Amino acid sequence: MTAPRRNERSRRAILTAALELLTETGYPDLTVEAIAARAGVGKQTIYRWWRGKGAVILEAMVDSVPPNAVLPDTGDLRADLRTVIRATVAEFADPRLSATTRAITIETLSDEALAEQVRDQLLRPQLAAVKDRLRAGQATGQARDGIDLDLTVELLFGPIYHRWLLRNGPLTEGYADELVDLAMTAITP
Amino acid sequence: MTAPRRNERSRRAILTAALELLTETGYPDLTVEAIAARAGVGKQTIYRWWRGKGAVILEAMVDSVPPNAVLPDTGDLRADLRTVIRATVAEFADPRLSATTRAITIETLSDEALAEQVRDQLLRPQLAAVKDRLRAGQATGQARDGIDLDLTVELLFGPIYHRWLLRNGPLTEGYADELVDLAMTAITP
Amino acid sequence: MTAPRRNERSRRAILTAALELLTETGYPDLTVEAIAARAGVGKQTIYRWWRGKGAVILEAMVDSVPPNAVLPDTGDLRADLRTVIRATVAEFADPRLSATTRAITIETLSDEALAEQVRDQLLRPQLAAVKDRLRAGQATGQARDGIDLDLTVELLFGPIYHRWLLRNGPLTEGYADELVDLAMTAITP
Amino acid sequence: MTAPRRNERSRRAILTAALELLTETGYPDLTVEAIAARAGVGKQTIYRWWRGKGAVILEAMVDSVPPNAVLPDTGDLRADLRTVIRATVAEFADPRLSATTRAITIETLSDEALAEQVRDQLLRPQLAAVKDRLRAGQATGQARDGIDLDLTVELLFGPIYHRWLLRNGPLTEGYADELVDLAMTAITP
DNA sequence: CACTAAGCGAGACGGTACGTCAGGTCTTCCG
DNA sequence: CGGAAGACCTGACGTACCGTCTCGCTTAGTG
Repeated sequence: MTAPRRNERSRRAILTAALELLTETGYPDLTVEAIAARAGVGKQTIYRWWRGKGAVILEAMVDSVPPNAVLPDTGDLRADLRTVIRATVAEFADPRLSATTRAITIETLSDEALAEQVRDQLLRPQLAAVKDRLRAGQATGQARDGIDLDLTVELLFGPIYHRWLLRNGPLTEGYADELVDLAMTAITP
Repeated sequence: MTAPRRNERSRRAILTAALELLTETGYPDLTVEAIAARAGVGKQTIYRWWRGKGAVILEAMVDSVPPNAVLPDTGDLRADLRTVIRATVAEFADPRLSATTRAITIETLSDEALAEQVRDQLLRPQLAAVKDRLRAGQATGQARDGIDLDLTVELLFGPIYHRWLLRNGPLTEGYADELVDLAMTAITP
Repeated sequence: MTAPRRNERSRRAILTAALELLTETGYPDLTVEAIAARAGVGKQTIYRWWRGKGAVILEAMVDSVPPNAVLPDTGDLRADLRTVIRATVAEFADPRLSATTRAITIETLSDEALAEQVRDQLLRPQLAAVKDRLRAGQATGQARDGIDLDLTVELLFGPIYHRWLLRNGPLTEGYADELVDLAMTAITP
Repeated sequence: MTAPRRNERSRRAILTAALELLTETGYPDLTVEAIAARAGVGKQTIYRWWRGKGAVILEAMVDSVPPNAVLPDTGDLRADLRTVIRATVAEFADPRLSATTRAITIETLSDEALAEQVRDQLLRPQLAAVKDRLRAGQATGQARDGIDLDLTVELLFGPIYHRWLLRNGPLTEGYADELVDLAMTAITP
């Protein structure tokens, strides 16, 4: 049982090149060939370790996300949700950051296996953190006991995805606040 | 100024072939070449009238959607929302129907022009109908006056998109009802 | 039954490019990719009409050989054979001309179908011409009646191939004359 | 000045694997990678000791040829030549044996250095043996004194190569005999 | 008889070319 | 003259091998 003798330098070069090219050319025009060329790497080295450009981008995202997965708890549920929703809205509004999200989204729409990885490695931890905060809010009486936490987080994040996906309106801080307020109305005892 | 002498028979054959192939092979493996072959049509005929496979699929969808754009109004807002949300959830849950939605979504994520068309021709009319029903609800006192209708429809449809997009849970009738109930809590006076 | 709508300009460009590259780089380093690039042609266009680089070179050779297939008949058999054998030796001695022969030889050694084409389109006509001249020689009493003409032409050309193939000695005019004399000894009545 | 600590077991395995694969797949599809895999050997071990697959095959041939290099001398020149020419024809007619010859021939056509090795280690000794026998024939008056021995051996072997190389007729025992007879006609006093 | 350098298997690596596929354009010919 | 048919150039695909380069492990020959 020997560890795979993988070249870390190449791995880093590939992930970096992929993210650079992604912002330069967009996902559909991103090619494995170009990533390999930019990274100074043989194509085979990419195909040896990843199933395609989608998997490369996913790993680049996972690599760049710190495993913090914990929400602030100031005692004020509404304020804390505002913090996280504002951050999320800002992320989707930023062309640079949302480029990678767009790329991954495209790929997951037709790659079931990749979709699972995204869900388990990126999405679930994030949502779990929010659910934890909501549970704490229930303990302090700031949220109703009966609510379905899964549904609640969807109530918070779903509208953002909807607006982003369908380009159906601006993604501003004011929008984030309004969204939190409306959601709070639904879950406050 | 002559009207374009367009062959309706070819047009129908192309749209039909496109939808068939879409469910058979999935969007990324759908090719203009295959559509042309299946439809018994030259490739040029497709490129003459559409910008690419995305535009073909969009026209096929628009073609198949009746321009009803009106929600039932039984007087019971919750019940009427339940009807439309249940229908939407069912549509996303149906592999056959959601295949075309998935295809269009993929394409819009990287084609700004197409995204606009989708938004204006498919999405907005649907949401407008819901907003109309909500406005009627405000008139009868079943919904608060102060609510942002754009945000409210996102509260209703966003979670569905979120769950569908990220494959983060089942899309059932029960889910639809629960969603409507939670949203109603947020907007009831 | 429509004639294949083949682009003659491309065909010529490919054959020319192939011959150029052959003399520049040698057959093993000759690639379809390079031929396509030099000819300003898509690779597919080559693969559409030929089975590989070997077939291209063959067509180039066939194209450049005039269909003369007739030997001079001065009445002096020995002199006429000298003419053709000298020419053959000179051809094999010329690095430029023998490069294409070398290429075809390599390919035929492992491609049965190509070998047949070479035999039928290039070799047999040439040998047939010599056999015709030998037959005429028999009529004038300069060659024995009993000889096997197939074997006789091999006696004339075989040594040249042998020496060329195995690089086992110089290919000079003197060699050609000596060879003809020895062969004449074998077939003179 | 230490002797190279070369692993004889690996060497044997490589040569054996190479010959096996050669008959299975043909020379152009023979790869160093496959030889290494079949032999249970690292690629490096092959490249350490040989310049490529051509050199491996050559060594395998040299290894399998006994260094006998002497012709029988029964006193009857024609009969002795018949023996050796029949054997040569049989060798070229045998698909198994001629496969290695074909392989080496391909390689020598583009590798000058290898061609020299083949000529010096395989061809010349064989031809020298025939020349020796011819010289003995001159002594006993069965061959003319004036003939060029180099040319004479080419007269014997050249036609076989020609017929084999160009697949221009069958290689039978009868052919061998006919060839010897015609050549004898040329060199008998 | 232990040490130590080599040869060794394995296989990752940067490359090049393969032969295929589809893109989008252009040309020919038919109805 | 629109449309079918399909050749064309282009460029990326994913694969196969090339020849080089570490890795540890095994194995002599020496000191």
